[in-house]
Amino acid sequence: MTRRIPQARDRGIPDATVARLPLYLRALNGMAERGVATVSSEDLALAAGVNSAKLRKDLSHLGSYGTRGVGYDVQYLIYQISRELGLTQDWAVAIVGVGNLGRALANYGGFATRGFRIAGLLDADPQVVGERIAGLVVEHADELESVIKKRGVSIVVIATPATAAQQVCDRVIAAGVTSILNFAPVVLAVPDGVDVRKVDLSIELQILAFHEQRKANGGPIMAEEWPDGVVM
Amino acid sequence: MTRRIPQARDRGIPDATVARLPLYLRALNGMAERGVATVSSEDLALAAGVNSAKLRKDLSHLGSYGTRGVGYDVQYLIYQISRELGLTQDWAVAIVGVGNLGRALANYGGFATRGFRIAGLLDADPQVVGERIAGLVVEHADELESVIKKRGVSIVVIATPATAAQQVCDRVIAAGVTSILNFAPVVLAVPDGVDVRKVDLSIELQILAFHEQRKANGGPIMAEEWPDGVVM
DNA sequence: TCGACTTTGTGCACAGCTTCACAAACAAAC
DNA sequence: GTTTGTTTGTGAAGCTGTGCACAAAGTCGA
Ligand SMILES: NC(=O)c1ccc[n+]([C@@H]2O[C@H](COP(=O)([O-])OP(=O)(O)OC[C@H]3O[C@@H](n4cnc5c(N)ncnc54)[C@H](O)[C@@H]3O)[C@@H](O)[C@H]2O)c1
Ligand SMILES: NC(=O)c1ccc[n+]([C@@H]2O[C@H](COP(=O)([O-])OP(=O)(O)OC[C@H]3O[C@@H](n4cnc5c(N)ncnc54)[C@H](O)[C@@H]3O)[C@@H](O)[C@H]2O)c1
Repeated sequence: MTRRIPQARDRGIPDATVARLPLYLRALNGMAERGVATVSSEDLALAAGVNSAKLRKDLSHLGSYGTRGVGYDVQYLIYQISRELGLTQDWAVAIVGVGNLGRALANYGGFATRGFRIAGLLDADPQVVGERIAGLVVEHADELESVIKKRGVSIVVIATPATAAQQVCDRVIAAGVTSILNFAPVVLAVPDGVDVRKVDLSIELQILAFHEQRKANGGPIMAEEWPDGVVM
Repeated sequence: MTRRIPQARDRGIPDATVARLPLYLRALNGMAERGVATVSSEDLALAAGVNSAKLRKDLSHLGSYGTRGVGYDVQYLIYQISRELGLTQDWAVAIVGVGNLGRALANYGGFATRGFRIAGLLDADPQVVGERIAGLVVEHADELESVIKKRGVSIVVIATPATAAQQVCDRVIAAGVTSILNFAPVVLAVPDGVDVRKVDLSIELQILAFHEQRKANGGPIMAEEWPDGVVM
């Protein structure tokens, strides 16, 4: 029942590699803008913040696109990575929950530039519905299924309160969506074949706090027991 | 030079475990609110969306806090995980860059509840400086060092445009900060001992697009070459 | 006190990822 | 054509994380 998604093993690209390809792509685009024609694995790795051997192995999963003694052709590699990631086509994205976060996402220009087109904004609050944000009119959450089907939405961003997230999730999956980006602090239950990626800012801060504490104390304090006054 | 941060290996908690502790904590808090007194690894694992053996192994790194035949005391475990993560103390957080995203973060109530207190909002735009957001007045980015020192800021959130991120990063590190949460789409260069966690929405979408494409085509299309008209 | 039952904590095998190190491949110069 | 120099692609080793499976440790009822 709680089977994990082995995904991406289809014809072989490791998940860890897939997660880094966008990083390489970004570095390559920066180089292309600066007119760089070819780049060595060493330089590209530096720009992407990874080990050069890892970079080469990652790229080798896509094919043999480098030239020994020279490096990689920047434009060609951009094309190959884009194709592998599916960025040569446009993706219609819907944002459900147009509050603080949903608004920020809708107003953000950085998505369209990578082939992610915001095709719908949905909210349950009548006060928000009808509002115009970034050239789109917010629609009522009741229209969810119809918006998804009508506009060919294949990726849904959930930015509702945690309490509504699972319900929204169930509905978009029923409507045929299999890719979800979740900002609500809940573990979404989804059937096999559906990909959920979560962005959880509280968790990130808590991980930072852990390391920060470790840095402050030279190791964990030896107060393993309950503090005074706390009963078990 | 590009040495990785082995961090957290100090007295042994694996990084993967640290990343999951906040998840357990969240599930436990939900249970505590519903009045649950004890919980088995099986049930907690289900709530957190992980394997129960993994959960037990994770918790075993903190100590032997369970009772065989019974499970874990919810309150006690909440306390132990909180302590391990450093959440028994308050952390002062500053947000640099009060645009779309910075505003959403400042207005978000979910941080304060976990001991992360927003202690400063900073922006370089004179139009934004002076604005009051979530009870705080936005200060000028020039005040960065002074705000950090005066208010004991130990975690900085960077929500500036990508072009300003590295510069802001350098300044906060010079001011003594060693924990950074970065939203700008750049790989920040930092010295050893500084922890950077990044949240990159474009990358998340690109990973989803990759899997979505794989699901659409039953495997990758066999057009490995350049499309017509593209020259190398 | 004892035995039946439950659940933890962990040894172990394995799967995946990272890194090193180097042969093979190619370019360029002569 | 040969040599010199550079950089890729990858075998192999090591490391980290996962999950099974089970003994040990505890509860609880009789
Ligand atoms: N704002 C942040 O910086 C931040 C940070 C971390 C996590 N989050 C999480 O992201 C989510 C959104 O945060 P926010 O600050 O934008 O919250 P918000 O309350 O400002 O916005 C939520 C929006 O969702 C709408 N909504 C509620 N139920 C809905 C439904 N069933 N269908 C469609 N829309 C619905 C509400 O009307 C509201 O407009 C929350 O789960 C929050 O925990 C936000
Ligand atoms: N908004 C989103 O949903 C979103 C999504 C993904 C990534 N991002 C990234 O997050 C960052 C912020 O995004 P945004 O939409 O809020 O951008 P924004 O342009 O709305 O806000 C950026 C703010 O930073 C301020 N700023 C610029 N230089 C500064 C400096 N040196 N010191 C302090 N403040 C400075 C600007 O005045 C502005 O107010 C960007 O890097 C963006 O790429 C945003």
